Amino acid sequence: MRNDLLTIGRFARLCRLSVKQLRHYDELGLLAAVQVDAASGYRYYAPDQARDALTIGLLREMDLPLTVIAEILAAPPPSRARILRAERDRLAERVRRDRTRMDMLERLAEGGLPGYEVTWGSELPLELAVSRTVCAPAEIGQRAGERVGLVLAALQAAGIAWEPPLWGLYPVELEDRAEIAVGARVPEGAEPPGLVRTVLPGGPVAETLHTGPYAQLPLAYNALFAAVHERGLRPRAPVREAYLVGPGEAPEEELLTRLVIPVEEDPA
Amino acid sequence: MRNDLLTIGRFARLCRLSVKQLRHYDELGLLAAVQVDAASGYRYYAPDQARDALTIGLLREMDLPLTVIAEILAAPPPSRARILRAERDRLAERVRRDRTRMDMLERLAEGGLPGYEVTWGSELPLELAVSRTVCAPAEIGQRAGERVGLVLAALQAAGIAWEPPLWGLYPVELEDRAEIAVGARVPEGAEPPGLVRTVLPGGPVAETLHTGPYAQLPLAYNALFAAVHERGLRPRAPVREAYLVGPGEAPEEELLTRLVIPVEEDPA
DNA sequence: GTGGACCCTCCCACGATGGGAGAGTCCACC
DNA sequence: GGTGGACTCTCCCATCGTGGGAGGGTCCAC
Repeated sequence: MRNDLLTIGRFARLCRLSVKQLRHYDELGLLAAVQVDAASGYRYYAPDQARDALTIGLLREMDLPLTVIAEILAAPPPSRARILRAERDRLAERVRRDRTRMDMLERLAEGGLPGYEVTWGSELPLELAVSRTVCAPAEIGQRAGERVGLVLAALQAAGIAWEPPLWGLYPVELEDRAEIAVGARVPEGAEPPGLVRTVLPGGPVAETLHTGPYAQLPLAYNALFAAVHERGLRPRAPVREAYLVGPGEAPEEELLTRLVIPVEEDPA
Repeated sequence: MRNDLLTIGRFARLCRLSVKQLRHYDELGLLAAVQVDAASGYRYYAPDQARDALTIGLLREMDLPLTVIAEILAAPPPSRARILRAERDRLAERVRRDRTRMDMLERLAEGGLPGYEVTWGSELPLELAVSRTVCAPAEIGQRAGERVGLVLAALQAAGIAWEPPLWGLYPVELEDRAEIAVGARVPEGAEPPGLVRTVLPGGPVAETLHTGPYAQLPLAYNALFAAVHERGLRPRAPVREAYLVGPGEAPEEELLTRLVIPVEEDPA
């Protein structure tokens, strides 16, 4: 046995890792002990393994998964940068989401959990020319934004005088795939290319107004659905959003959206 | 049995939660089914439970732990804001840490994992007047900052002409508690109040220069320790940091710090 | 009455780490 | 050459929130 080898405890203190961690990394093959005593099972580490061990500790502090760290250690230095940058982007994404969450928490703390005034009314049937698509629930926001651009382009290209606001239609119950639609009221007979006509039935609705970024719409929906269910009513798809003040017309904090949920008496 | 009750699957779709989640919340008592059939074990939910269910979903999207959500639901509205704000602060802290991590990843991607030039030399003994403290490893950064202010105040109050740079002394192996010290060279005979004299022995050292925020010092240490262990050397506490260009003298990105690790031949 | 959708409980999995039990090993000191 | 104490081993379990799946029971509309 080499006489410069280190026991696991000594090596752990050197590299600022716990013994448990080192054993775990050994099992994973991420940082295998350079020698294992067949009789006692004792692990021994070589001093030059400290470089990898320290690197693991460093990357773990940056919250990289062990599998990714393994990739990095195994990859040739040129492709390491690529992986590291991908991880940085992953973190950037998390920061973005966390900021949204913080804003929503702030708003909840300010306005309390209700915070929205829900009103009840009756809507006339609404005929729209819409662009439809099907997507995963997580990407509804992004896809709806794309549809808006698409609809505006189609209306403008066809020279159709549409009647604001733009409307968005969304499912009530989110399955694996959600069908969404964006459109507007157009004059009778107008046939914007790529858009299809759809008629939303009239009837009783619950509605509320949301002021602020679209990322905070869940707050409004929370209040709206809660109010609907509290009265023993059932929401009827699709839910409608009217973009009264949209991006480009005002800063994010002043976006104004009207949320309309058709309801029906509980048939039970 | 009330005839307006909902089965778990129906209720789940309504509230955009999974059946598994609802069962889990029922077990936890976070959202107990309003009625459970004694014979079949079937859970039934009342429509007005949708409010809490929706709220749980909303708060979960903001990554609040279920225990905290339980607190919020149980707390009277006035104290809800307090909890929500505390959670927001927790998120803010995570964002802060993630940003630091992103910067470190960026630097690693740019410079590669080595990225630091380690030089070998020999230091003369160094006598400092320092302020010591003991703290948890996690708060070393903060505590060291406090010490710096304390040391500068003590030196100025006593009118002592000290010789820059300021030095920081840190343990090599982090236990539960770490003893740290901050100080400077002072003229012989000078006795700054609150500071104690300490002599750092001379001998062989490894050192490197770090440019940038102190939060990125781990990168430099990683390179430095790796180089030391690779040569079969052992670091000797305390590690020394010389703050050549400190905060107040330059923007964060231009802070210059010299890291010095005394080493000794591996006695094994 | 029957098929199909629904529901039940129980167990396991993820990711990384820590805690602890119970047993074995190493080494410095006497 | 003992011996005590520090060290190490392997297991198992816990965290946290969710999902998957097995194996079996229930509900209801046709």
